[in-house]
Amino acid sequence: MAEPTLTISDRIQQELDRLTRAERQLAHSILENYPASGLGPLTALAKDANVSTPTVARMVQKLGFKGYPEFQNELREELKAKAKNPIAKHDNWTEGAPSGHVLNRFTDAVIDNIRHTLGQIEPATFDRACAMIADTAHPLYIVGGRITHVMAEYLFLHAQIIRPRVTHIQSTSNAWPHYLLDVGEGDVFVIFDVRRYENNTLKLAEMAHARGAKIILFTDQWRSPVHSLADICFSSRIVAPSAWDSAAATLLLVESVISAMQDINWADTKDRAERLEDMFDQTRLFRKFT
Amino acid sequence: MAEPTLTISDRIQQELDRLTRAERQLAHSILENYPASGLGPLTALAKDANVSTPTVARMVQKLGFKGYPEFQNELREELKAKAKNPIAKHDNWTEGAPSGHVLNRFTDAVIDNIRHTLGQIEPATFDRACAMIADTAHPLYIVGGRITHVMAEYLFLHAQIIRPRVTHIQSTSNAWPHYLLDVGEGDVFVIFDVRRYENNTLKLAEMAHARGAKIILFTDQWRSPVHSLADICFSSRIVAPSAWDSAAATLLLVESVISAMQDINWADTKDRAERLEDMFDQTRLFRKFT
DNA sequence: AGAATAATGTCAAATTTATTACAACACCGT
DNA sequence: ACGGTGTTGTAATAAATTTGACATTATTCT
Repeated sequence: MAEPTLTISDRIQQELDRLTRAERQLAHSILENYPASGLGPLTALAKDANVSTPTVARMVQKLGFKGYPEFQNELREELKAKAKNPIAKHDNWTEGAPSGHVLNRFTDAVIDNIRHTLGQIEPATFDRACAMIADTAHPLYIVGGRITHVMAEYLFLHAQIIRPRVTHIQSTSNAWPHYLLDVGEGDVFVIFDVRRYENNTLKLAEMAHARGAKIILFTDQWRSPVHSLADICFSSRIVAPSAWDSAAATLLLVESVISAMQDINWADTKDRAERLEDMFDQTRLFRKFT
Repeated sequence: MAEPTLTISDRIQQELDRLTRAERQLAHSILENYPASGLGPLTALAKDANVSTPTVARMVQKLGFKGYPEFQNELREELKAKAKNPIAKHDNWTEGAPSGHVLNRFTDAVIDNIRHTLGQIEPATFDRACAMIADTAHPLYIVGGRITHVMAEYLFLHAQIIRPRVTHIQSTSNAWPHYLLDVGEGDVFVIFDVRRYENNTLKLAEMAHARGAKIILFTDQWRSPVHSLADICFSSRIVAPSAWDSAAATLLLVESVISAMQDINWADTKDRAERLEDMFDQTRLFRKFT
């Protein structure tokens, strides 16, 4: 490596394992907005990280500094050095890797996808879609295909907590026709269909449409044939430097929908989430958080 | 956006004429390496600029601050803000939506998560992990929990195409102990465990570890307890403006791994993918792409 | 040139900030 | 369950930094 001087950020990450609980908490707080937070008074940093002041003092000593002032000094030196370097910009996402490294190439592509995807969305349309998905007056069906069923499931897992009457259907399963028996006017379908578009998904969409269901489609930039049946269609960019596509932009959309849904149904959600917590506590599936 | 918030640097330059000789001297010293020098103790700054300490105190008051600490505070805020805007300030991701709209808030958070996550990864470690995952000499097990099983499945679906001997285990299923029967020295486990950490996942990891398996862990910034057993640990940031977490950064990592894997096993992958295509064609699941 | 005014520095007081010592607590192994 | 080890927070102490008062020096105007 070029630099003989490890940056403080590096050193913290390197020591992360050797640090204790409170110290790690502090370390994260420092890295959170680095280096600004480390340049304030020790007291403020401690409060910010919810640890006591001696914890801060101890940790900087553990990192090899004589005291907090010396630690700050080095932070400032780093900052000076960085300001001097004209090239040290954010060309690379992960430092120390050639810009041609998979991580950098992939991240570039994903950020680009996100930008394009978001740029094409009308906020009003998005809001309308969220309202439809959150509307408990109608049952909600979530449909995914061979790969996209993981997105569907992700949405399903969260939607299930937020509202009742949610069903996850896999168009690749041969059981899906059964689900359609109960579908009626005004039911809402969220359908994921990304290339390669699946015949089953299209068939399913057609049948749902014929029964008067509303369709919200998540697809890619080339748009699945389902889009002609859909009331609302979101197309995400999925290009990646890989033989496969990236679902990152789609996931971002899905998560935003979840967040919006939750805001709409907050009263209910809170209650349902709490009840769920209780049930999980009883099954002892999860560790107690300390 | 909101205010034409003048940076301190701007304000100093603006006031430069109204300043006295010693103050100007000081001002230049501050701008010399901005903002580092302003973040040190007043005494040091004064000595650096060859002025007395009260000169510094007086000037910051002239600039409209109550005192030196307040001045420093604003410098730090500036720094924070700067760090947040890595990509030329992309104020709004989706046009026409208020910057407080879910989509914008969420996207900001996700981009931020990605940046933090990538910043913590050593390229060498990443490469090592990919090599392990791609190594067909050992079977590969992929494990996920209640929510994270969708990430596991996503990886599984692609890994399955790229290499043989891949198994997807859900730690929440009660069938997982059966899978461990065949596990032996050197087998590779990819484990997803994000808060809330699951006891079953930990148990599973312990048993796999005891049998000499290598563990690659995908977790969050607070790190699942599994990390003490893991050979390699990736922690992604998952904070989101929502009651739930964001898996976007994790997905990005997973997709990068898939891409890297594919590069390593390209000869094999190509062949397998083609055979898979054939099989899909025969089942007529997909539409022909035109 | 000399007085008046502004600017600057010295020094000490006051405040804030960092450090140390110690006690309470949690965790681990027996 | 119990004692030991290690971790964390509280409180007191020590150090530093900042600020204000005042004396000195420079600058300006008549």
